[in-house]
Amino acid sequence: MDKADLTIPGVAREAGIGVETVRYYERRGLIRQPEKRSGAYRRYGSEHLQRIRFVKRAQELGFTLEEIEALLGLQDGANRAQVRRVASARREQIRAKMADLRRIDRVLTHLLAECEAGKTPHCPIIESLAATAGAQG
Amino acid sequence: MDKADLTIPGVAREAGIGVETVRYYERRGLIRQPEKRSGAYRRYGSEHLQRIRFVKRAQELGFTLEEIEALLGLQDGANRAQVRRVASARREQIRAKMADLRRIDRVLTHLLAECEAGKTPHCPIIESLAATAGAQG
DNA sequence: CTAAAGTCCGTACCTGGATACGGAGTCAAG
DNA sequence: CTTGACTCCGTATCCAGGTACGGACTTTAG
Repeated sequence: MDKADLTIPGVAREAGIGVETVRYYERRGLIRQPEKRSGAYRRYGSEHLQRIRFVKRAQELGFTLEEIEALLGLQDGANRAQVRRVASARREQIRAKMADLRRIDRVLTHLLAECEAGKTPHCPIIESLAATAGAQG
Repeated sequence: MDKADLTIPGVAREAGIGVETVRYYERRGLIRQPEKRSGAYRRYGSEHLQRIRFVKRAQELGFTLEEIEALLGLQDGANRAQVRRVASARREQIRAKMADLRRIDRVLTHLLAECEAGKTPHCPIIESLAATAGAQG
């Protein structure tokens, strides 16, 4: 692990994100501005790389950058209850979204099956979208 | 059904969307500009209302406005196969998203349970995000 | 006829997470 | 010491689907 002293394209490549994204995270306060050791250019150490990877992994778990900012502030691990609150709130969002998608999936699947069966004079998918409320039920 | 001849706030209210949204749909070509019967103001008939409701219902099924534009063009029902293509493509997107969310839910649930069990010295959620690839296996 | 209320249109702004641009400044090689 | 590549920063743009603004115009009530 001698990854210290990376330039911005270096740390971006190692982290698997874009140069502009690194700068964006700095602006958002997700990562600290690195000291500019050899003059006017940023020099990143492995701690910066770790931090960017933290952000990336958290994103993969569906956390927003705002939540990630909070999680980064809880990194010391002193407040596990608070970490759990953030995580379980996120999980609730995810479950709500899933329930939404499941409902949609069921409807689409039903309509597609009906349409393919071809037993109706008109396309059931279109019919369902064009449905005139009131004349139907 | 005497809903013909609505003003823009009228049709917006009937459809359950905002006035600005009606205008937005017009700009996007989702609904036709209504004739301006009594002068310079828009006058909507029930066909407009139907069309806006079509858009709304399609949105509730997860279709994008672009897809809805396509579906509106298929409203005659003459090309059911094409309607099915649009619908099943959308369903695939929805399923992919669901699979994604399920994975995330599983991970979060696992981490939350571990964290609550309190058997680890450090918070497993934070640990998992801060994980140094390479030292972990 | 006048005043108030309603509607017109173009354009700007919003969310979230980047991504692109472009002129100025800087660094490394020769 | 120059050249060319690199990086700086602020700002603009993108995606989708709206939402808001504001000055001008139109309609309606009295």
